[in-house]
Amino acid sequence: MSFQLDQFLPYRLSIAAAEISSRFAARYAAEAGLSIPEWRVLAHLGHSGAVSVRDITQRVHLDKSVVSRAASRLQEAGYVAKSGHGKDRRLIVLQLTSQGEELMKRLAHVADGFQMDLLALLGEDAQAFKAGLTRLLERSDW
Amino acid sequence: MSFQLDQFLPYRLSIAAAEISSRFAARYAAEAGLSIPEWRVLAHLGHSGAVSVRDITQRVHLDKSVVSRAASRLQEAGYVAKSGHGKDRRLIVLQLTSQGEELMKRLAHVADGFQMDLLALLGEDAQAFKAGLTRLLERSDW
DNA sequence: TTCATAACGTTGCAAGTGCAACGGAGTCAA
DNA sequence: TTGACTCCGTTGCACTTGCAACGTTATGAA
Repeated sequence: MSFQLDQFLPYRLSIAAAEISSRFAARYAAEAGLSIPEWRVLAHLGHSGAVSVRDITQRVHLDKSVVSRAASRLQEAGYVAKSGHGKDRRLIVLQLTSQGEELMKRLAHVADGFQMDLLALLGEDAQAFKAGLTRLLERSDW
Repeated sequence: MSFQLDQFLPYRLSIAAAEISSRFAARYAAEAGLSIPEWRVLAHLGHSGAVSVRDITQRVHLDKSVVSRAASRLQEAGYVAKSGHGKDRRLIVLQLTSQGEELMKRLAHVADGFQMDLLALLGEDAQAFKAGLTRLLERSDW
């Protein structure tokens, strides 16, 4: 029996992730015209409060150039405000505007609903699936 | 409690998949200088035998332009042979060369080893994780 | 047969990404 | 204080991708 790509775990994981990301992306694209990096930056800012580009870069797994450009677009759209850091003037402090907060509140609902659909789909495998995901993410040092 | 991106299932899935794909891609890039689309095309051909670009496109979740270009690069590298289809002259039949078969044999070993590492990492969650993945992939009609 | 329609693989092109380089700013030892 | 080094966010650039054409070939109804 030869190697079967469609039984290969990394391949299946990759397809499933792409599929789900794309479906969810369609929802927030319809809601607010956001791209994936923009969604991630917005979502992180919603939880973190005021932070620098570097902080976001480290936490949302995006290159700093991507975060920089996403932040600029979010600023243009009025969802994010940029300001200087008082002590370290290399840093730029990003923060949601009230409009951004409002959008994030709506998107959090959308996201929660989406995740509930997903968990329902996983059914009895949901807990172990989440646990497995955690194992994969923790062992980031191979 | 506000929305937390790093607890959001689609996000975690996406990061884990990207991480694992990238680690595995590094292995076959080192072994044979292949890109992800090239690996997928090669792997599919190894199992399917002679098929058209369209067949591959449908099965490996890549745009036909990506498959077309990957196939051309694989042909240049001597791993794949293109030939015309006898009955339908729109079709191009792709097939591994003996060199391609040999490479695929080696890569199948690498892939199997990688998957075993992955399953070991998942431990007791492995079965349910695979089952969950199957559920996600089956329900592709939302 | 003829002609409109669809399917095949390739190619052109706009958009996004990752990497490297940049100017500006902070740090720390000499 | 100076000067070498590091870090910040932005920008330029090469590369890949997804989509829409295109030429060629097959299909099917009139």
